[in-house]
Amino acid sequence: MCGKCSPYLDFAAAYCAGRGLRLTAPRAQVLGIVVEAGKPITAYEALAVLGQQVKNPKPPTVYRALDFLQQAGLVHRIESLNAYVACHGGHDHHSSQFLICDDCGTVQEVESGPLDKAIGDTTEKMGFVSGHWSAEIHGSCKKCQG
Amino acid sequence: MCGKCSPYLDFAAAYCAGRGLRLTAPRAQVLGIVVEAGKPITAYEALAVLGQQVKNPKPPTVYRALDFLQQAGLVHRIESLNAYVACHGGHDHHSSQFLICDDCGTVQEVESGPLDKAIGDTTEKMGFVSGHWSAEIHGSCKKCQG
DNA sequence: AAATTATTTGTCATATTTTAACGATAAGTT
DNA sequence: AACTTATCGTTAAAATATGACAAATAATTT
Repeated sequence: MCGKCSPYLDFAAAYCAGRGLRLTAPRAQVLGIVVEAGKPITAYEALAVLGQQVKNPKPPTVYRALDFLQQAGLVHRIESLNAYVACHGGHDHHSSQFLICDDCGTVQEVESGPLDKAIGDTTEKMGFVSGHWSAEIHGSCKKCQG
Repeated sequence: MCGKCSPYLDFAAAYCAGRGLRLTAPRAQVLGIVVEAGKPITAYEALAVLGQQVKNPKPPTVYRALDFLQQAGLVHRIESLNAYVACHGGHDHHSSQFLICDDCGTVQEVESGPLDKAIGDTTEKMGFVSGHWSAEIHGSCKKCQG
């Protein structure tokens, strides 16, 4: 458990406790793994890491934990990568925007009021009731530009 | 081949010809299948339909066709559904926005200037050079609201 | 037109990702 | 404590996607 992920886990524990969610051992372990990764990590990568902590874990353990964490708003799934990242804000929200660097693999979660509003306007105009949405923006991050 | 998809295929043929792209038989067949579906269709669903037209096709045939069509800008992949839809405009563009109805399964592709601009502004501010992006908005379409 | 090169196809095999089912265990309730 | 609900560990398999390679086709060059 690194210095970066311990505070996040503390926060997550309090966050879950306050909402009647059970941050059980496997869930907390998987959350720690995702946080520590610091970039998108696939379910099987997480499974491999988990295998260093517990004996011979199986895919459903990881998938179930990730589903829970996603529902709790603690991690997001990057659909275009089949991978997961820790939620930047650590708070519940149904919408996410990601800047995905195809060079170095990092993902930055951003919040954009205008984007939020643009989507709200569009859906309203179409008579569409929006649940959750995500914008995945692929490209090259600041660091990776020559 | 239905009345809806024949004109689209004519367009696609001209579109490819004009750009030096080869809309070969399997590619055209898969495109027809996606167009005719009228809603997101998975690679294996398309494979099953293709199996009614040619003898015992294999997954790579469909995946290769879909990859080509995607690159050509004729179909889009909906990442959150592992499925493909025909491009609404039938033109090349790196960005897409989809209103995905979780009730009836239809997908509407929309173009929103403000959304486009919001994403451009955000990426620019972060020093991020954007290649392609997509916004997948899940919810309930106008028809499906009681 | 023939030779050459590059692209596309068909096929086999396999890798990767995800889920269903079910009994065992633990937590929360009455 | 008895009951109900949620979670876990495990087995198995379903669903999704790709690598490799030889044969066929199309494009290009000679």
